Amino acid sequence: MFSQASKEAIELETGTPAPRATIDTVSHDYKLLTDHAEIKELVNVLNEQQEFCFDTETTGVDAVEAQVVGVAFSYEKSKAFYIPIPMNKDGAMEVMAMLSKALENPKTLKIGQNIKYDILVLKKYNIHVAGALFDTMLAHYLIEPETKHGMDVLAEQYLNYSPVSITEILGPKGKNQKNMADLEPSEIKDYACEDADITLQLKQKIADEIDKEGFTKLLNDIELPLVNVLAQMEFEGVRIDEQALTAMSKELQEESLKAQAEIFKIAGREFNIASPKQLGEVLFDELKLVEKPKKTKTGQYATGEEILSKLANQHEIAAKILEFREYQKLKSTYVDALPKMVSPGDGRIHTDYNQAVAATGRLSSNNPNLQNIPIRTPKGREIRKAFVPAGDDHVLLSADYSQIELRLAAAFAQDEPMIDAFKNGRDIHATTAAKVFKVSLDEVDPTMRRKAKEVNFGIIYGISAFCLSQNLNIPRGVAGDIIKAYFEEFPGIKRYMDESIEKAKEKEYVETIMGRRRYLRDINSRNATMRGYAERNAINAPIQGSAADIIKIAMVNIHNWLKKESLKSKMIMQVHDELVFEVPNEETDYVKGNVVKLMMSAVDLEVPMEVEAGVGENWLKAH
DNA sequence: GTGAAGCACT
DNA sequence: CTCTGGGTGCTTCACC
Repeated sequence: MFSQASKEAIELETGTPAPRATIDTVSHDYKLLTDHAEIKELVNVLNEQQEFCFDTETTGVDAVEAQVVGVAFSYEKSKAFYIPIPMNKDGAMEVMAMLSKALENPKTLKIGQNIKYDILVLKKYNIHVAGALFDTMLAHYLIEPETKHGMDVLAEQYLNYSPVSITEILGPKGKNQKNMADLEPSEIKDYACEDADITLQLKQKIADEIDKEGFTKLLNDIELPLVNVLAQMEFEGVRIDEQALTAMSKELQEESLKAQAEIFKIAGREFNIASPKQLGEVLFDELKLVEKPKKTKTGQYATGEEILSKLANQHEIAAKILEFREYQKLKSTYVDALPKMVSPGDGRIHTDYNQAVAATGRLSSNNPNLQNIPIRTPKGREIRKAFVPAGDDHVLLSADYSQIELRLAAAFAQDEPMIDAFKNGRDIHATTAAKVFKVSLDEVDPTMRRKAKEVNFGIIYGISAFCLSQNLNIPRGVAGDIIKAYFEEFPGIKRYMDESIEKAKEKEYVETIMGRRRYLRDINSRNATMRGYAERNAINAPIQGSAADIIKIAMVNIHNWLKKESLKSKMIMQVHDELVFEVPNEETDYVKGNVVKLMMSAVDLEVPMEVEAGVGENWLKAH
C-alpha cells in the first residue's frame, strides 16, 4: 500500500510509471541463523572479506536506552544473514561475544546506514566496533546536504528499489505500534536482511559518486572518523545536578505566578498568556497599546520579543509578559525537561548528535538539545550550573574558538587590516569601531564597540542596512553609512563578498575549506527574495561550514590523542565552536594545554586561531 | 498529527 | 517600492 502511493506520486510528477523492484520481485537469499556453529562460520567468512555491512534491529530509536533484538550482515549482493539476540542477558552476551569477533576486527571495513547508532547500541554489550567505516547516510549528506538521507529514499534513487517499510512489520506509527521485541525472529528476518543487503548495494554506488565529486578526503578523514568520536561522547553523556534544577523549577514557578498576577491585573481579566492569539487580542484590541499593531502572515497580531521589547519601556504589561515568557521557557524547555532525560542506567544525560541535517556541515543536537542551553540572561545561565562533572575528583573543561568565523572571513578575504588586528591580538570589535567611527582606539566607547560588534556579526551573515538598523535600533540611513565606512576600512572583505557571490552564480554552489559543498540553485533566480537568500548563503555557508570543518578536525585529533595517551579525560559536548570535557583533577593542566594546542592547530591559516579555555566545578564556571 | 509562533543557542 | 541575517531543536497553541 505504501509503495503503491509513492508510485502514484512519481507517476503524477513524471508522467511515466516507475516500475520499482521490491523484495517480492527480486531474487534474494536471506537466512535466519540461530545455530552457534553456523554463526561462528559466518563470522569466519566475514573476517575473510575486505568489507561487510551490518545493521542492528533494536527496541527503540534512543540508542542509549535501546536493546538489541538482532543483527543482520551482508557481504554479497542479494545475500544476507539475520542473527537474533536472545532476550536473556547471558544468552545475549554469548551471541554478542561471537559477533564481536567480526565487528571488532580492525582489518575489515564496516558499512552501515547511520552507523553511529549501531556502534553506540553495541557499546552497551561491550562490543567496540573497530576498523574503517562507511556510512551511506553520511556519504549522501556530502553529496546532497539539503535532502533526506534515509535508506528508503536512497534505495529508490540509486537502486530503483523500494524496501520493506517498517510499518509493514510494526504497524502504523502511534502508541499501538509494535516493538521489535514483540516479533518473532522469523518475522524480522526479511526486513533486517534487506536493510543490510540494500545498504551494501548503496555503498558501491554512493562511494563511486563520492570519488567522482571529490569528497573522498572529507568523508574519510573527517566525517567517518568523527562517527566514533560522537558515539563515544554520546555514550559518556553528562551528569546533571537534579536537585539544583528542582530548586530552580520551584523558583521559576513562583516568579511566573507573580508576573502572571500582575499581567492579569493590568489586563483587567484572566487569559492564557502563552496563547499568542489571546495575548494579541488583549494587548491590541482591548488595551490598544499601539495604533497600528503589526500582524503576522496568518493575520494574527504579532507579539514576538522584538515587538514587546519596544513597548516594554512605556507599558509595564509588555515588560511583564517578556518576564513571564522567559520564566516559562526556561522552566518547560530546560529546568523541568532535563531531569526527565536522565538515563536510569548511569544517571547521566545522553544527547544524540545529528551529523547529517545542517546544510552547512554543522552538527545538531537533540533529545535533549545540548547546543541551546541558555547563557545570555542571568536566570538562564544559572541552568549551566546544573551541568556538573562525575564527582569531586573531576572538573569540567570548556574550550572555545574565539571569533572563529570572523577570523575565517579575514583569512579567506585576505583582508590585511583585519588580519593585522587578529595577528596582533587586538580587540577586534574595538578595532573595528575605531576604524568605522574614525576615532583612536582609546576613544572607543562601549556603544561604539557594541555597534561594531553587531556589524562584524552581520558581515558573516551577509548583512543589509535594514537588518543592521533593526539590530541597533538606529535609522536605516545611519546603518547604511556604517556599512559603507566598514567596507572602506576593510576593502578585502567587500571584495571577498562580491567574489563569493560571483563564483556562486557561475557554479551554483559554494564550498568550505575542506571542500564541503552547498548548492545554491536559487542564486540566479529572478525572484529577488530567493536570490537574496542564496546570496547571503554564498557568504555565510563557506564561513560557517569551514568553522564546522575545523572543529570536527580538532575533535578527531583530540579524541585520538586522548586515546593514544591513555588519558581518562572524556570529550562530552560540542556546541559549534566549543568543546566540553570531563577531566580527572590530576589531568587538568595537561589536557587543557593540549586541547588548546590541538584546536589551534587543526588548520593552518594566515590568521591565528585563538582558543579560550577554562576549568570549573560546573559548566558555567568552566566558561 | 501538523503547522505556526515564539525563543533558546551559535 | 519591497524585502530584509546564517544554522538548528523544543514547547505550546490551534486546528484538522
